[in-house]
Amino acid sequence: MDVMDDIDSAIVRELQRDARQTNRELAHKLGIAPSTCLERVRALRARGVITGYRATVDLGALNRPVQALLTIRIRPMNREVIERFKAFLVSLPEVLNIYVVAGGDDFLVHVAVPDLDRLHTLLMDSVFKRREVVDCRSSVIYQHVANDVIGPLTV
Amino acid sequence: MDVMDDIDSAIVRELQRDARQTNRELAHKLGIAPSTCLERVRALRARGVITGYRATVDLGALNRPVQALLTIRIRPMNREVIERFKAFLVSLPEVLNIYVVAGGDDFLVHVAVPDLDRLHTLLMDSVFKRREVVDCRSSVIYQHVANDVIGPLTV
DNA sequence: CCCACCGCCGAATTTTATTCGGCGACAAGG
DNA sequence: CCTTGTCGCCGAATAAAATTCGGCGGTGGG
Repeated sequence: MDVMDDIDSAIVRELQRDARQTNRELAHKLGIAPSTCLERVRALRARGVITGYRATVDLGALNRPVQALLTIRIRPMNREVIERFKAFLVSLPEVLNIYVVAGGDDFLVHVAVPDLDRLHTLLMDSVFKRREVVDCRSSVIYQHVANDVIGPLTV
Repeated sequence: MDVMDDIDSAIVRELQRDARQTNRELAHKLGIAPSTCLERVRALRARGVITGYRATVDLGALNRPVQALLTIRIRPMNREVIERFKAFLVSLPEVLNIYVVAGGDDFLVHVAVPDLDRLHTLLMDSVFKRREVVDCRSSVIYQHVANDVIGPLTV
């Protein structure tokens, strides 16, 4: 029912690589009939294994070539403050990823901006204006490598 | 030629939201003909604005519910060592994202594992075994929010 | 004012997705 | 050992979508 066999794993791998390849191609690669393949893909979607299909974009082409990581500590550390601050971060168009982490730092925020000026402006006019922010360090990202195809772990 | 008008922006936005909606739907939303829409999408792909189409998966369903961030410093800091270590990270199936950052920390690595034991094993048996690693801190991720739809910045 | 160019359109064609009836493997029960 | 029910898979038929392409109209240059 909800166990992943080899074919399911291969489907997930292939669709992570290219979500727009035709069902025929995919079925052919796996050596199964297109109708069977379609059924499998739908089941994976329905089961929640596949959560969506997204186009990936070049940040440079969207005029946002500069990326940075913001390490932020907030106080007080209670649910309400955290949720409110998280909602604030989501509302910022510069934000790509928000990591809520254990340890000394509370938030790690991945942002993309047109240039360093805009990064500075973002910090000064948006982040530091929040009263709950007690500390924020920013690090420019030289390179970002995303592993888009999440494979199985050797068990 | 390579300027993004409003229609291009809308296409990019929509395909980030759902890369598998039909060209007809997309064209209808934008109020243009399907053939025109197809042409636009192909141009965006050819120009490199859209870099690919990926299925997103539920990490829990793939038996990797625990995520962490590894903050790693390596020495010596020269191109060769950095590239070699980066290649090593890419080869690890647990790795989701690699950020090469400025500042005190050199690498920030986003990983997903089945449980905390596997995180410990990963650190002990893979990361710490590398001679270039002089320091590594790990933080468990309580929540990860990804902004998959990158919008334009208000200019 | 005329002409050339470019993007857009929509009908025609090709390709693809989707449905569905049936087949064969497997398992449980007689 | 045979019967019977279930389940996943298959492939042909149908429906929908992608893709092509000839032509139209708007725009800018001459």
